[in-house]
Amino acid sequence: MSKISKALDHAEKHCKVSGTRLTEKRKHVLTGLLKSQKALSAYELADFYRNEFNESVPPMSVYRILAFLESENLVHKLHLANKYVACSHISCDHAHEVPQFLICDECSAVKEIGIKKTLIDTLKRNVAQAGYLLKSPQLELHCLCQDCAKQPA
Amino acid sequence: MSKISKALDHAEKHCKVSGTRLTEKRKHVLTGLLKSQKALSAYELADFYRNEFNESVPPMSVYRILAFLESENLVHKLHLANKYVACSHISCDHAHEVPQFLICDECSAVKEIGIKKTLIDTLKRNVAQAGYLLKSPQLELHCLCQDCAKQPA
DNA sequence: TAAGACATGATATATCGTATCATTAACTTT
DNA sequence: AAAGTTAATGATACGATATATCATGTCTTA
Repeated sequence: MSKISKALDHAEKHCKVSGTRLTEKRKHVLTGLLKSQKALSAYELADFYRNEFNESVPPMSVYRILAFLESENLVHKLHLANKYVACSHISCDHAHEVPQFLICDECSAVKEIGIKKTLIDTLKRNVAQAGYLLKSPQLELHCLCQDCAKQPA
Repeated sequence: MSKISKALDHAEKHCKVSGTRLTEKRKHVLTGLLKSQKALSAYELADFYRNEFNESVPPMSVYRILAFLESENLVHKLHLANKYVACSHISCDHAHEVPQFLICDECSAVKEIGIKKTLIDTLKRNVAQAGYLLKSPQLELHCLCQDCAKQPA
């Protein structure tokens, strides 16, 4: 069973449990993110969809579908890049730490990593000292991936 | 001497040293950011400019001016909010740690804080372990400011 | 003062995203 | 199975952010 079909399988079970529907279109959009292995914008996903499934989808639908997938924690939105990635832990069963994203500024490759809780706690404390409240400790970091670091633009 | 004119004064000296020109328009845009005390988009700045100085400026010029001010480290771009803030350390003489931004999701208030170098080093190590290279350790964190935390929407 | 560099104006267009209303598909209940 | 309800999608319009490009203006310096 491929990684992708395994993830789709898990997504389906997840939706069944949560009483939501993983429709064909939603599955297709998720497939696009899983296949592409990088962050895609809603419009890029619409293009991918058209090419992959020979069927056009309006970008608005893609936005709605992404919002749904995000609410089910199957997809993460990268606010820094205005793009979306499939959650790299779809198929895991265990609970996860807050996701942290490394975004390659060159090729949009994205790596999702975990970060020691102590580091996040330190961060929270720093923020609290400034009188602010940390809403989301989901960090998004400007990076270069291994390949792009080797052969800079 | 007000905080703002002090900052402007410093900016002028800074540009003289770096051999660049702090034109009237550039000074006006910087003034806008200093006065507003929060993050503004390029278009919001164009509006502010028009009201404050009774003179219209095309948004394109604002973008160019912001790019200039950023290259001189007088202004920071917040990629999360697509807005811009004046560097809160314009008037300081000492070298600074990498700036970290706390962005209030409600009212766009922005606080610029420093973060212990050890924390950033830990972060860098985490990133390196994932095979990535941290390009910019400038974090932008989704927060609530003190006021908005008290009276949530 | 003429030449070149730098700064700005003006226009068009790309990209990301939201709002709104109409339509279709899917579940539910009897 | 038919009617009614809810959920999902299509379609259109629009707003905001941002870039590309070419023309024009303004300093600077020899």
